[in-house]
Amino acid sequence: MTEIEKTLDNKSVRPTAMRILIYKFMAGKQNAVALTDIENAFEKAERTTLYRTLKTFEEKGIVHQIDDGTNISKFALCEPGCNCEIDQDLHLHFHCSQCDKTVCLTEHKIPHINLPAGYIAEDANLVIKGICDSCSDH
Amino acid sequence: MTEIEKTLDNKSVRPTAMRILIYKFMAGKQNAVALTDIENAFEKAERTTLYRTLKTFEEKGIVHQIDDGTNISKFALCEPGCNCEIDQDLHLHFHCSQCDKTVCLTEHKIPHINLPAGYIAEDANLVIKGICDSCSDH
DNA sequence: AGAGATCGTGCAACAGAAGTGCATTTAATG
DNA sequence: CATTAAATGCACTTCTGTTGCACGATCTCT
Ligand SMILES: [Mn+2]
Ligand SMILES: [Mn+2]
Ligand SMILES: [Zn+2]
Ligand SMILES: [Zn+2]
Repeated sequence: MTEIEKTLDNKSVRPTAMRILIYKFMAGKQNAVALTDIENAFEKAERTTLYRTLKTFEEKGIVHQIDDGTNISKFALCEPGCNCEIDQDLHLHFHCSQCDKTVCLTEHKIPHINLPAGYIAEDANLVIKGICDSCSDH
Repeated sequence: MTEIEKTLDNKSVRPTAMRILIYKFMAGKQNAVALTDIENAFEKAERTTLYRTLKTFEEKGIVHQIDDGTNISKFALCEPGCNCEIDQDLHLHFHCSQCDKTVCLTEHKIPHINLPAGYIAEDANLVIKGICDSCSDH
């Protein structure tokens, strides 16, 4: 049993061939991926399968969905120990307007925000747009 | 010349009948609206016209686009004196998971975020999800 | 190992939002 | 009024997300 198989198994997700492939693909990327990205990465990939795989992964806390403002859902693997299902890992995300890549900044948590009376916060999403470190010649 | 006509004129937008209607509609709402919301509000409304009107409004700084995480673009009138075109009015937005409405919290600015080396921030989007004041029985 | 249940995958089709091209109408300007 | 530019309406396309259903694979339990 490989590491990936163990990881999926731990999260009660049956490690099928396709799921392992998708997991590997995402693990090899530094940035968040869209459904279409995965679709294009594999010649023989069924959009529906990918869609449902990502949904399963998300429900089981293997990936988290990211809304980077492009109106296209992105996904990224959760860090080990991430508890984003229960909103305990609200890190921010960065979307580069040049290379169009979205990355997790897992070390940067979303600061606590005081809301007006009557408002109850349950989740938060903070996306910074700009130029990423790869695109800025630093 | 009405107030609305003056407002549009000040922003170099010709105050046509449709534009005035759309402006009035948005001004009467407390929450941000989607293209479809406007479409449904008027029996005789052409989606394309609304689409391009909102785009014009946005370019001229009359409305700002909001990404609330639903993957449906919302729009809200800019406050008087708002300079969101040049990213000077980065207030946060609240999306209610119960009534599905998105509102501007114009008094609550997005806090400054320190980014890793190489990252250059140009824009920011902070959306809090939860229960709004109307839906919570406060 | 075999029967039955459950889960995953593939195919087709649909819904909704966003966007474009072009013809026509409307408004501004002299 | 004639000319020109801007706004609108209509048709059509693309893309993402989503669901239904049938088939195949896998697990369980005897
Ligand atoms: Mn992330
Ligand atoms: Mn706003
Ligand atoms: Zn970049
Ligand atoms: Zn509400």
